[in-house]
Amino acid sequence: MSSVVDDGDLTARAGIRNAALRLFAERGHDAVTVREIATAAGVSPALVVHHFGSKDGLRGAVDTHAIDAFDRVFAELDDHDVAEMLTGGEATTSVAEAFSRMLPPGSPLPAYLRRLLLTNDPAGAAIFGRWFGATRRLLDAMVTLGAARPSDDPDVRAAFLLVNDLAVILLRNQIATAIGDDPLTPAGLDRWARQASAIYLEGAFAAPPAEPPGSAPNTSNIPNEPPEEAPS
Amino acid sequence: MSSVVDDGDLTARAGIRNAALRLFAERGHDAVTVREIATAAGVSPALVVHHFGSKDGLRGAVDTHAIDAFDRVFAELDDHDVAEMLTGGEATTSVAEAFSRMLPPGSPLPAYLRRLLLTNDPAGAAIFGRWFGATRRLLDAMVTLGAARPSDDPDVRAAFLLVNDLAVILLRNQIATAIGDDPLTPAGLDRWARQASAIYLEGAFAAPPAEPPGSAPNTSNIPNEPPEEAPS
DNA sequence: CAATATACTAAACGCTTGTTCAGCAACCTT
DNA sequence: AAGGTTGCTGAACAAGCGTTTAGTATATTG
Repeated sequence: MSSVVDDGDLTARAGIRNAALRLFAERGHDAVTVREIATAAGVSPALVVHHFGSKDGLRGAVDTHAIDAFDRVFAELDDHDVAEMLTGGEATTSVAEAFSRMLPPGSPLPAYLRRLLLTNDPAGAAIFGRWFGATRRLLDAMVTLGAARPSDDPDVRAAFLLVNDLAVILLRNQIATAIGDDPLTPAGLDRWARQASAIYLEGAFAAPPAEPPGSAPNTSNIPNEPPEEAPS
Repeated sequence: MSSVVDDGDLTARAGIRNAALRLFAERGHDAVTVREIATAAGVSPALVVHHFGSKDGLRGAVDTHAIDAFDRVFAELDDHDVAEMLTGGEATTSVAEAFSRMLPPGSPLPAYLRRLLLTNDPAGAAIFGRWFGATRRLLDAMVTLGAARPSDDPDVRAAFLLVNDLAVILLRNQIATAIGDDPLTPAGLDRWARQASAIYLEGAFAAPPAEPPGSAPNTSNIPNEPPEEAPS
């Protein structure tokens, strides 16, 4: 329903910024030229620098615009998470879910977040730090409410959960081809959340002593590597 | 002990390739110039193209070189995992652990893998596909042996676990500043593996009905967002 | 209505880029 | 020792880059 992007803004300036956001997200800052951005926005290259001073200025404007949207997503996620937690619902609400809930399907923002986190620039570091703090606080609250097990290293556990969440966005394309569903669409997200919930609630691996000997029916093909060619 | 890189190779060609690998990993393919690579390798720019045909040819050579090393790491990891599983040890062996075990501390290979996976190029897609298949087969074997719980969506679960593992490499820097330890050093890796094992064995969240009502003491500051300024 | 500011463009400038070219040593051949 | 391949370089080239400049319409102001 509610979207974090308001594209009622149809000035040329906003058009340039949106075109740059999309191109930067798809191909990276360095691989995109000012002329390409101008063409995509339907203006002249000179207008780009007239509005933003330089290509780097445009990059900065796109950064703040995107980060603003990300923070709105995460704030909404935080509220949503706390609410679900208090009502005793599924506690596993993910960043990916918030993204697919609040962003239109073809939004370039997930890919831009990927660029932001990949390049070691301060904007990505700042947003990660803020999200880490929020995750840490949420987990603390869940522990005191009995909704999460206590941990002897809560910083690492918070980082672990946040990072697993972000990985869905970072590796979206690879995941999509591997499982046959885009994990940022409702269908893929549902499958993903099911497995995540199962693991976060009960774990994935069995404790070693609990193995029942003798009752191991073979399902199908077992582990041997297929013969990949291995050049020296 | 055993390293996957053999730098007994000190030809100028190998020197160029190593310098390019390091620079590409740190700053991305587009942001690095041929002249920079040549200077870093102590040769002239013309020698770079003499040996590799073009900058793109150099990129291809670096790609195959890196992918070769990655496959050796993953093959070793696979053996290691199966062995530990069969002896009943800790089943949670990670890609990150294999990296820190087999690569020298300052190796550019983790960062290069990050570029490969996040730039949508076919090399990254291929390596992810191969690793996904291996993870999937390993989990199947673990299930038949009783070392892992069965799953109703094994593809998604395998992708989930692989992706969580890769996230450590993708977000290494952000994790390091968040938890105060580089997760690819033995110290950070140990902390990380502890929390991962705990979650993968028992889960992180408590089942909802187990909540004891009335016993919820407040520890400190609870989840409200810090007052960030939000420009429209 | 004159004057000034704003939105915008075509053309060009200087610089950096990847790449080419001609030539120089050092090594094999035979 | 002559001839040729190999490893390597300095200098230059064309193309593409971000940016500047000069100028034109279209608003906005006094």
